[in-house]
Amino acid sequence: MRKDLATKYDPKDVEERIYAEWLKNKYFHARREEGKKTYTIVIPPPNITGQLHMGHALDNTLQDILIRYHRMAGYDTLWLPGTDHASIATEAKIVETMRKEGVTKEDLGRDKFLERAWAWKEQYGGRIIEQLKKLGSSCDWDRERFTLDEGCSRAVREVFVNLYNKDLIYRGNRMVNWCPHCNTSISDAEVEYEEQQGNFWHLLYPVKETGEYLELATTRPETMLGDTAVAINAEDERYKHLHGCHVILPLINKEIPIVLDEHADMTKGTGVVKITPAHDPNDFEVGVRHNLPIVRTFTYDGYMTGAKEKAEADELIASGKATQNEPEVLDCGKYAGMTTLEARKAILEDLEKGGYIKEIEPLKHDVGTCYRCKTTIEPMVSKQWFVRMEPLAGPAMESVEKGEIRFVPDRFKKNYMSWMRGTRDWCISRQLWWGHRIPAWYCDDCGETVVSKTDVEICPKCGGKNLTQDPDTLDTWFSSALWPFSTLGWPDETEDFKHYFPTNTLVTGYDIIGFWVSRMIFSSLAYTGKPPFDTVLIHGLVRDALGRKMSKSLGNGIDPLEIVDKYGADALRFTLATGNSPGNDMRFSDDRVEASRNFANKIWNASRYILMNISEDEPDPHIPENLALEDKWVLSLYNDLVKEVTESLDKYELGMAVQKLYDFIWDIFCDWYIELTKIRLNSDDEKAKATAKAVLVYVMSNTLKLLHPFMPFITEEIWQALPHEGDTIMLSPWAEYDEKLNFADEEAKMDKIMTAIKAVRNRRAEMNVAPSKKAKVYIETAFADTFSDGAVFFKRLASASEVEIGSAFDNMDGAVSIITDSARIYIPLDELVDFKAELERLNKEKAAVQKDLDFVSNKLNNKNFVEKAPAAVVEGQRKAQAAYLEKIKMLDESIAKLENK
RNA sequence: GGGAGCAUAGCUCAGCUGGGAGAGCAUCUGCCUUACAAGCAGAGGGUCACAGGUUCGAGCCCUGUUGUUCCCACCA
Repeated sequence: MRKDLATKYDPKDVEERIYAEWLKNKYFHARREEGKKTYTIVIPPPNITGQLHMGHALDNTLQDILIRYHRMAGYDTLWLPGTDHASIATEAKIVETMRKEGVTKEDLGRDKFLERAWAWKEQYGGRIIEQLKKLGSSCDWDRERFTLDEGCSRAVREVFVNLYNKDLIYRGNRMVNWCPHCNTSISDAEVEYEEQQGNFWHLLYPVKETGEYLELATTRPETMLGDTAVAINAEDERYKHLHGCHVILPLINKEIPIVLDEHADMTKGTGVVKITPAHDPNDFEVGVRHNLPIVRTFTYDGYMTGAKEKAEADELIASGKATQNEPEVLDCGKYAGMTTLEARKAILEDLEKGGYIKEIEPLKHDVGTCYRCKTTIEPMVSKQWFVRMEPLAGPAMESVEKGEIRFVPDRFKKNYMSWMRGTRDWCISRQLWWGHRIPAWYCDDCGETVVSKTDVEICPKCGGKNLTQDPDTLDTWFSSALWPFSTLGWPDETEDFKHYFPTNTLVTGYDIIGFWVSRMIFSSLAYTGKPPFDTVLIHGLVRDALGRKMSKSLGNGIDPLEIVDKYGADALRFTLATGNSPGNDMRFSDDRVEASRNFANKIWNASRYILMNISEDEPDPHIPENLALEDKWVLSLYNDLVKEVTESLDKYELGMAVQKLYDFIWDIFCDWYIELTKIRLNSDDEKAKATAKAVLVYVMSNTLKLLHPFMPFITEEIWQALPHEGDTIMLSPWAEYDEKLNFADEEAKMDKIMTAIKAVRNRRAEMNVAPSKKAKVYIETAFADTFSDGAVFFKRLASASEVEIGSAFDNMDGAVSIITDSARIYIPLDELVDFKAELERLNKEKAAVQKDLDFVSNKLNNKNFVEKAPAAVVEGQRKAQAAYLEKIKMLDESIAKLENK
């Protein structure tokens, strides 16, 4: 069924209707078609708390382009969508709204809180999905998943138990990054470092044995109460006499040892370093090496510990349930209950009073902050669950090294490798409620830890029934890491899993390689034995027009939906796909979207031209008989386009592909071909008319297919209006390169004609001749056949009233002469010609050509060039040389004539 | 401290394995030419950051320098 197009393209009028139609017909649904190659993408699941931002828009546009291309190219194609529960972000948001109501998590209790969280998910989780649809995303919505749904939960437990049984997951007191604001541990990856202006406080600790003062420097004096040693380097001559001595910790007068440890760097500061195992990662290591007590002085929410915390810890230790490296807790006395910042001030004041401060040195240093809330993180010893990374990282690196998984662009492989190499054990427990609860139970009677896929009610060791499940939940990324296979049904061998796994392309930003990509890779290899995908397509960040990162705090974020509303989804998608190469950041500005919108409009108008010229019974797209010169030319270029666009898409050069489409549609099809068809369409030659129409329809319809992945809506709308086979462009077969459509001769002919037409236009423009002023054109050429084929074009495109072709014209002394490498063209515009200026111009032109000629001739006279350069290149230069020579010859003749006047 | 990216027209950026530099926007000139003024036809504008090197030939490959952005790292 065909329909008419409105005079103006209004995306609003089209997009919603078409998307609904696609959904209704389930075109996005993957059907597990036997005998077809599969192509699968799993979406990077957006957070349920999130609103669609430009990053999502870019990420999903790229995915949709790849998906739509493969679907048309005959693959059994699945794009699996879903959302992420985003434990820490969501919980923070809910806690925040509760805080406004004056309710705390504890008030509510775990169950009620989770009810609220699920309600939140129901309310807002769908929002971002709806927003993705506005972009035209062709996801299989029937397969939509959620990282906290039942299937994902099963996968999580399966993996957790499996890893635990292999001793790849363990629980222990280790140094973790603690966010006092979010009140949870976070992984190394979630810490962002920012440079801050701080101080280097030089403190003096008295040595018990000698009475001297040992000078040491610290950036965090508030940790001193937790010092359990002072370290010096064994090689350090300055302190040899202190080996085996002790210092007295000021303020609390505690005796602590001086230990010899390589961590003490002789070249830094005074070479003496205080050791606080509970609150510094390095010091923790030193503490382990020297078996030092671990003394915690901060509570987990960022205050100095007091009697209460000490009593709790003492009790735990006394009960015998404490595990290895269980920290002691100090009652900080007068400092108890202060925030760490207040404590720093108070402690410094007291140190000052006691004369323990030697010097305060300003220092810039990096401070770790929470990636979520930007609070300064506290390194803290605490009991957490960890994934042992080393055995998992090996195969994950190997797989990429072997090329099973390819990064596009390639350079991100390095990024990935260095991440994998350097990674330490992954802290996966979070002190949050919203998330996958850790499947571990502790027996209150015998202290046994039971890790199980199913809930545990009886202790397998002592038969006791007093079991408590670990209150913590898992890092969001733990479930995200399983996403490519948990969403397909794993651990079950479902049909989908067998059919669509491993997936093919993962599309994501470079900022997330460590968080997510690496974890999916090692997880997939460890549990399914296969890499999760074969290609990782990395894109950059979308920045604002000034190159700044878009952020809420800056308020410079551009809402993709506003852009869609203003310019249409196709324009937005086109903008995001164009002028950008993989992995590079891009700037976003309305100007660029406007240009894209104009392009959509151009296509629309071109289509209207075709539609107003064809009738209801115009046959379906085909290549007709009796092709004219210009038909062969445009078909030949179209054929090249098919090849280039397809190749670019296969190489993930999406920007390149779309640029070629733009150039072809605008510069070739619209500016030239459509104009040329007007000659025949305005004629009475019915046969010629039919041919022109058929070629217009054929090229347009097929070019729309090539463009469809990029601009799905407008292409569908126009394709439906044109003669077509099938129900939707999105399932129509991808255009294919056709050897028979190579018309090299016609391309060469058209090239001569177009060059001449452009030269005439140029000359007329220079002389300010209005297009309405027509003039006869005499073409003096050795290529009479070519130019007689193109003679009519001159009338249409070069303001020619008549065209005469010959090998030589006399009496052209008063005419303007225009010279190309294949013709001399005379236009009798005598009254407009200034012969002196004309002579000057010709000489100038000759000089320019002479320069080109010299350049080429020098090259060809160079024996090395002729011998070493590829034959095709040399041949090309020879042709150029001949053309320059010919042009100079003609210029000389014209100059001679003028001079003889 | 290590690593990576970027540096090309006034602006934003392309430029695939090395064969005399391109687009969009902006500027200037002329056009309402029966698809399109969100358009058409034309024009101007670049020692491709700098210095060396390899090559018959370098925006592209190598070395160094400068500027800039980012990532990683336990510099007390």
